[in-house]
Amino acid sequence: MSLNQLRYFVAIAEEGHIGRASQRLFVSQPPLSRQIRYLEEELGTPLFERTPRGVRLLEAGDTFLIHARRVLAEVDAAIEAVRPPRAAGPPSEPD
Amino acid sequence: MSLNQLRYFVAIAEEGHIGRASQRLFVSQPPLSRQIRYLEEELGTPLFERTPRGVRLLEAGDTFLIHARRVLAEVDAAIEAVRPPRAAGPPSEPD
DNA sequence: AGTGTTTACGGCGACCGTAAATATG
DNA sequence: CATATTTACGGTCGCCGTAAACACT
Repeated sequence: MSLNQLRYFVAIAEEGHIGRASQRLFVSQPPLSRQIRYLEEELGTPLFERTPRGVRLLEAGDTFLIHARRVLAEVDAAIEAVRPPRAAGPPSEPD
Repeated sequence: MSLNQLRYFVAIAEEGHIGRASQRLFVSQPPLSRQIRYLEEELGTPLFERTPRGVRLLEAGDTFLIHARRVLAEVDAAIEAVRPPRAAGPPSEPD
């Protein structure tokens, strides 16, 4: 499992559409489809239901979505927590 | 940033020694040293202080350690949350 | 000189993108 | 037949391991 897989999963879950998610992520559909499949295999349970109109979250997917968001949020928090003052950040603290 | 980098970082932080961490992770020292360096570069701040006896957590490293552990714990929680009953798990729940 | 970390180099595996195939209405 | 996902194939990037070099006591 990788952080990218989690990001892919969240985007697809939010869009309900792999093609739409691929545009949002600036990636093509095949990698997304594949990574989601790998993720499902690794977790041992399907996350989406494939429909001819897109994809739809299953119960496991809905549960996993909550956790995936928390992981990504925590990663961002970790980065923020050690962000040096000299980094190119929002100019909210002039001194 | 990758989950492996976080795992490496936590192991090194806990051991205070790259060589020791490498044994614990079943990896050789160079990859660990490199990944930590990449991580530091990506974060824009050093995490460890290199000493002739090993490494030592800096303040940023100490802060990051807390978050890294939370990320990894949350990843594990995510996996557990969707773990199927039929998976090959520890035989602690006969039914 | 000994311990520990770092850099150099070669090899392997993973991921992405384009193109073709499959499935549903 | 149109839309959306999936599989096949080729190329590129990243990570790991061994070996050599560097730093400090």
